[in-house]
Amino acid sequence: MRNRIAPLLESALIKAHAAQELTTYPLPAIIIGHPDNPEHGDFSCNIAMQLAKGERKAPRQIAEIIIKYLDDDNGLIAKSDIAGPGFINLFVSRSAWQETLLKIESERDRYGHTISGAGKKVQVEFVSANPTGPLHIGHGRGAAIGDTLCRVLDAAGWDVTREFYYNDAGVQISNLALSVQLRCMGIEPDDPRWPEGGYQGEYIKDVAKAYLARETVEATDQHTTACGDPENIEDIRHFAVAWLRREQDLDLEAFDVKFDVYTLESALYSEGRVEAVVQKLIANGHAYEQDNALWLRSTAFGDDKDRVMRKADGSYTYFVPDVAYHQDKWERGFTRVINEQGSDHHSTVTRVRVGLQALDIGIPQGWPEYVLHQMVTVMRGGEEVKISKRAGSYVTLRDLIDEVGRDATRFFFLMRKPDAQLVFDIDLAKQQTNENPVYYVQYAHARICSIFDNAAEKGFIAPEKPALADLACLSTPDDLQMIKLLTELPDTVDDCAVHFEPHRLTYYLSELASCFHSFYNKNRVISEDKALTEARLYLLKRTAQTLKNALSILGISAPERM
RNA sequence: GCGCUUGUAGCUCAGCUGGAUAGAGCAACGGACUACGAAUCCGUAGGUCGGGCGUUCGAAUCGCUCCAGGCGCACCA
Repeated sequence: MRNRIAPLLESALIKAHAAQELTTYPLPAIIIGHPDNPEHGDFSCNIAMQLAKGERKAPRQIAEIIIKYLDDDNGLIAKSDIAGPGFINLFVSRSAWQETLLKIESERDRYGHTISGAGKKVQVEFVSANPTGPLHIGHGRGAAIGDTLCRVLDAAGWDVTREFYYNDAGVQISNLALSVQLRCMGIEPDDPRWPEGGYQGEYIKDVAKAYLARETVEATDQHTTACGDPENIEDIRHFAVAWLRREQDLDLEAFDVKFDVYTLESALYSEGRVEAVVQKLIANGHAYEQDNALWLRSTAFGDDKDRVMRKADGSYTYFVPDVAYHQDKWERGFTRVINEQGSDHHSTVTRVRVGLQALDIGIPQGWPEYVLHQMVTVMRGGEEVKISKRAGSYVTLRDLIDEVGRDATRFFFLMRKPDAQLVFDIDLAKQQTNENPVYYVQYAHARICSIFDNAAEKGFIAPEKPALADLACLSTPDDLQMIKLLTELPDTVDDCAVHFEPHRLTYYLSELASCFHSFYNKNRVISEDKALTEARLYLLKRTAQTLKNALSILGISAPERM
């Protein structure tokens, strides 16, 4: 609805300008707000106040001019007021509201989807956990936010590619292989021979056991059969990576998160991309040798210090393949790339961008974009669960899904905006009570479904494609409030996509569920009045559809019974 | 010390990118099921939007500054 109101005001401004009653040029963008107070109308606009200074006229006077040129051919506007210092308040007609229900019916599962993205390509990289252990709760938040962001962007009309990048080489993986090898030999973390950076988790023992048993592992991008020789560190490395890759696959599958593309760091090396980046940076004159290392003069691009590219031992720092990887993304034609990461990695943002600038291949300065989520703390039994990755003790994503369920886990991760810290209260998430917002929302859906069952027994069904006149009885403030809220889903989806903030949808859902529960307690749906009963069943059908669609964008189910 | 981020009701958090009287949930108190699911609803109470200064018609929102929490600041990723 917001998108239908704005053009009306826009054309009024243009007409007023053409008639020389307004002189400001260029005209500022129209911002439509929805007032908190219903007396202030369905929508309000502050344009008159913004123009006041340039026009040298009182805002209320300007508002009058704009309203004079307001052409409402479709009968959208029932009333327009000038209020307060100069707000233009617009009241949408009842029939225009009622008509929106027909739109929801015709769009069905697509309702809430928009065309804002115009089918343009966007790539979202998220999770990107290294295969050195199971996914923990922090990865879970990244998975929930990243995946939902993809669903939101898809709903907003973008062509989304989901990508997972992982490091299957390098120091961390060597530590992994070594840890498994030691476990194969029966050496435990408390043994003096256990190395500093070794992975101590119990899962390493499982990997070792599987390796010695010569198991076969099938995972995304990884297929291998162990030779079982504890001396063969190369084979152990392959096997361990594949084994943990499979663990992560299973976790993600349980979380209903899928990826289109997996990129391996090792491939960037084997395809010569890493070397090519170094050569290009040298050729561009941005590199220098010092202390047996090769440095990038990143300070020339706004970094606070220069960065090592090639270490004294001849290997590259992680940041070089990162740049090579993003160059690859760029060359694949993604003019829009979003990286979802934990905020503990935020120092990479500058470095990757700086490296790409130094390549001088026409990549814009703010590319790629980043969504950084803050840390998660876990509460259980009223106490914080301490996490020690080093000792291998932490809450895994799998634990959470098993314990509180996929729907609740996703919803809890999505309730907060990414850049706020999140407290995950496991006891609360498990509760099947009114304190738990997931159940509150899902219950609204289930409750509506049960009304339909009840209505069917009494011989009532929601009409298909009713005439607008049949909906005219949906005219109480409660009916209209429901309808108005239903119309906000597409705007909310767009807002989520623009701001990278999926949490707006969780709040929308809570509000919609609340509106319905309240409506239900106050109004009879099934009554003697056949016309009203059918109209309300029709309204609830659209409400259930809207709840279901919004939940679906969050990757959460809409149960018909609970 | 530098960078990013957060600070709103007793607690957990919204506040739609500057608008009209700052909102929810939980906790507290008081109410509503012999008709559609009480996993629900209605009401009461609860605030110096961390402090200060500034920008303007107008600030929780923007700027500066101070205070406090979190995360970074490697020839780890």
